[in-house]
Amino acid sequence: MTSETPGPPGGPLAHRVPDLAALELLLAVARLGSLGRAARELGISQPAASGRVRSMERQLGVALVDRSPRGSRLTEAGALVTDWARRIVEAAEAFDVGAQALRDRRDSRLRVAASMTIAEYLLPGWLIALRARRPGTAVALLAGNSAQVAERLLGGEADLGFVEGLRVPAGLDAAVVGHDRLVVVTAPGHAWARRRTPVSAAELAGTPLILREEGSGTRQVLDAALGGLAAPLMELSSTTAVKSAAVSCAGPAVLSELAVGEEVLAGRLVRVPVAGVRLRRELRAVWPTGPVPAGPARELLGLTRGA
Amino acid sequence: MTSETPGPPGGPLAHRVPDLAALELLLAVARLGSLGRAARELGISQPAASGRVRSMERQLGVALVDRSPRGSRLTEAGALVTDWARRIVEAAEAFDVGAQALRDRRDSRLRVAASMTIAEYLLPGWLIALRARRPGTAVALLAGNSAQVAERLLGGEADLGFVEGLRVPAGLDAAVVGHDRLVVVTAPGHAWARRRTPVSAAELAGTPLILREEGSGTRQVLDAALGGLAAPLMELSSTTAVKSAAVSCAGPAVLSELAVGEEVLAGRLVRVPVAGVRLRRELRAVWPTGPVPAGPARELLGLTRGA
DNA sequence: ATGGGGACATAACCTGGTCTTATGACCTCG
DNA sequence: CGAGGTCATAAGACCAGGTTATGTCCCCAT
Repeated sequence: MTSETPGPPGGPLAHRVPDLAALELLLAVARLGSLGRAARELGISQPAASGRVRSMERQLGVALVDRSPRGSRLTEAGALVTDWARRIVEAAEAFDVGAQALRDRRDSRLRVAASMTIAEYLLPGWLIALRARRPGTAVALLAGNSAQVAERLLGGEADLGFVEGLRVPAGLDAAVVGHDRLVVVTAPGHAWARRRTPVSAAELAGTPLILREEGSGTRQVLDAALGGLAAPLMELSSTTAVKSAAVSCAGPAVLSELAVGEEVLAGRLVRVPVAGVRLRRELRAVWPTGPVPAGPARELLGLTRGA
Repeated sequence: MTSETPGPPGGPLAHRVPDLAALELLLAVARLGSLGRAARELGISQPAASGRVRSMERQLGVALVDRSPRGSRLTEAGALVTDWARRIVEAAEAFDVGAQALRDRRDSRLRVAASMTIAEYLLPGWLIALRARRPGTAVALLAGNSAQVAERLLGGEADLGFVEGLRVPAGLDAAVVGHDRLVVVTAPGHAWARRRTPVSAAELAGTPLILREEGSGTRQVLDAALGGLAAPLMELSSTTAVKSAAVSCAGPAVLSELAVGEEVLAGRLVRVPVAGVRLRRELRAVWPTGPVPAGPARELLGLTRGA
């Protein structure tokens, strides 16, 4: 669900969700089994941790930890809350590593240029893995389309690039690091959601679809796969908008698998089987023709392909 | 990546990631195209919004919005940051709706009892959808195993239940609302990650696996599917711990598809094909034998099956 | 039994950030 | 050229959260 929805009642989210420090504290308590130890790990005093957890419990109206003179264990409700909290913290970690890469523009040890889709969905995870393995590696990120990525690499402004698309830009060597697929999705209530027989290319081309605007990467791939014939029901300028429209059952939408993975898993969208259309596209690491880059770039490349 | 990793350097996450209010503000600015309008929507003053965005930019070291006397548009970097921010906010929304349901114990209009897996991964999304459609419906959540869910329903302490498992508890009617599958996953570097030929039941039973502890729902399903013969390489007491072990390439792990969906999509784990083992299990809504419940329960039931 | 140590709670005080109101500067458009 | 929109700055009030110092309780080892 996106934030374009009517909006939660009762004031902004921030008033009802504990802040990141509190959630990190909760995770630490869950892991270490003691408020005091968690406090030490986070570099705050024990009373601060105690008070923070208490106020979090007051805010949520739920007892989260069972205190005992021998330590603290999570309540049953606390365990559930902690699981939900972990997802916030993980998203925050991705945000953090991504933002940091965006900041360290030049003068970094590793300069990465990536397409939007990869930068948005995949790169943060890779950078977290890289940080775990080589702490302190400063990474700079430049996001752009395939042509821009190629330009950066050839101009020596980036050490490693990532592109999605059918062809490798000239002058670059490449290695496939993953796959993306355009998928057709509908809200669960749509007729196509119950289809077992795949939708054919002709049928897809003949049905009005919710699509990104003409010129977008997604749209180009779809048009190429169908032979330039996609019929738009709506044309929207962001992936999020397309998702929202599809969820509200406006019709079938075509989106990257990466963009809708979560919604499909949660059942908010249903993937419609398609046959006879090549919607798969490779995600590739690229670098200037020649030997595989050395140093941090090689390290990152290794991570994306499985150590 | 979980928070059990070495931990980010440079102080707690909360010092480097803007708080939820700031992220919500950023989303509002992106959507409305003006700091002032965003401020009004969030019920704060325009200078507060202006200052908040400014301090966020200072904190991240990146310009996020282009101000003009005619409004504010996102920078290119700002768009990327906003996408990452949206994921945090979405996780926070799930947290919020879940925590709220946990609080409103009794006296709610809709009392739901759900198994842990469903409560953790699916229910928040359903509740967000329910809130969008029927704002103000107070929901109470009780999490427990199948037997506890059945008990609550039969005792009149819950209106609707959700269970995962092979059989429907006696005295209850059920409707399938989704599927879950146990999947075998490995780190991308593991030998099995490159298998194209499915792993057989015998092979699976003969290989030491990273598993949840005996008695857990996941383990029971696996043991039943293999005929009680799963060989543990490690036995861990939480899904998170199993995931972490698998990511660090300790060996193949067996987990719910819901639990590893994100990791598989991001390439941190690879799904290993398996043949000849029934690892699929239905997720069911359940209610006391008789007519489908009315009121909010029916509404929620409808949402889970696609309106 | 008894003292040490760990764990959590309470109290008093401080600091710092963030909001608000009140302006000012700038651009666009009728 | 004035009206209405946008964003920025300034000054003051306020509250949240942190710290140190201390108290209570329980376990365990001597």
